Amino acid sequence: MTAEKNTVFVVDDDPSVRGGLNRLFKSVGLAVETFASAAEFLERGRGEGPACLVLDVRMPELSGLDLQAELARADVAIPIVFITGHGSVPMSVRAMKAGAADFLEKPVDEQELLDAVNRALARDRRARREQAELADLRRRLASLTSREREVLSYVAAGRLNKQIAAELGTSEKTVKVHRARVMEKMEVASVAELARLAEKLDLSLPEA
Amino acid sequence: MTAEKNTVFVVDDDPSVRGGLNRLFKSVGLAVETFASAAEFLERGRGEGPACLVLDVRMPELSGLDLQAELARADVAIPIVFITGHGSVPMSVRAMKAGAADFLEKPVDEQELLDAVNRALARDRRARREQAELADLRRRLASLTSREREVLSYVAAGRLNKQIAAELGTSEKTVKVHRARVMEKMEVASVAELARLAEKLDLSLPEA
DNA sequence: CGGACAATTGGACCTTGGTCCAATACGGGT
DNA sequence: ACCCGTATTGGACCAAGGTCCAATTGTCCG
Repeated sequence: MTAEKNTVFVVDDDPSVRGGLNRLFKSVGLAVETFASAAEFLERGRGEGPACLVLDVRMPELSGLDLQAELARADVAIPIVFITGHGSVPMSVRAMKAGAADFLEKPVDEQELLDAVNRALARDRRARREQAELADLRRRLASLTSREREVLSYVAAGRLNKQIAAELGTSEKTVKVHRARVMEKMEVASVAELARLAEKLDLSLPEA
Repeated sequence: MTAEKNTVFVVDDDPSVRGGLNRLFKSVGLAVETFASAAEFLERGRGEGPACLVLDVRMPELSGLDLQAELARADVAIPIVFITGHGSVPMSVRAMKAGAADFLEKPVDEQELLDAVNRALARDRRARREQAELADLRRRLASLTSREREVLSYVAAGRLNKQIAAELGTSEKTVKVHRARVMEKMEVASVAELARLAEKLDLSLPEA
């Protein structure tokens, strides 16, 4: 259905490497964009569709690991496949612990790299699906008034209208109105669904 | 509160290494158990409380990575801190991708190892808490009759008693009885809670 | 100021859910 | 044959949720 093109972003300071990788990925039908430095990638950023990053560890200025940290700070969750000519165990462990999709050593076997990239793209597609779903939930949540959000939390916690009214210092009548609006705006037909959404949204539910 | 002792399992074929690690961990108040081979650890297995595994990669017979795979197959989820004298990048990447907590090279810095072990233990404590909670939920679920489980799935899906009765080919009256028993056995007071439990239990909810 | 939106409440009415008491039916195991 | 657990249903009744109509108050904005 969603035939969005998968993109590979290549960041390497060596022009010949960029050229080689560009050809390799294009040869299997992937869209490619190359960057000569981490800074350059940070400026242009990532596009729209599913993507992954093929990143040289050793580069002047910002290293690959620095870029990884930078992206994490900026909440840019793009899977990273590292490639390095002079890698070390601690370096690879650090990268993997920081969430890297893979970490390969030069000379890189072409098939191995393609496999790694495809796994990374698959990971990104899944992550994007989940993110899109969450964004949609948050959009609905944002459409609620603060009072409605309050009522939502009580309903998701399993409270009765009567109890909610008491805790909000209002009437059961009012609670019913808010509650109906919450169900409508959140686009759910049952309390069970609402509870599941609240769970996904990490809503803190009232204790007492 | 739960002052369970944290245990470090050490698996290394070198007796002097076992002795050294034993002393190191004991010196910081950790319980230690040592094993000369992967097979030996597999036999005695892990104990009760929170624990982690400190594992040499290179060993005769089953290697550390083999043991990791073996444990994964057996669903034994114990965090592993690898130690190796002749590590390589691909080896560490493979271990990390398989879920290793850390991967250190000899000679190992004592503080670094202790830090890694403590992180691994913390990970295990969290995992154990979650597992215990899940086991409790599964216990409650197991106490339901098959009919009750069926009704549970419909209720968690947000269906009305009337609809459930129709889909089960029974009367609304009967559904109410099952439903009440479900709420009692699952120890919940509201549909919202029930829906959350069903979510955690990964119950497949009826579509139509 | 007039208007839009949010919060609030009342009344009437219907649908659902939950509880109590009581009862029938079927399959297993003692 | 008898008891137990499971599934089933009925009637009565009350509590809770949902809906329709209508209305008031306060605030923020053009």
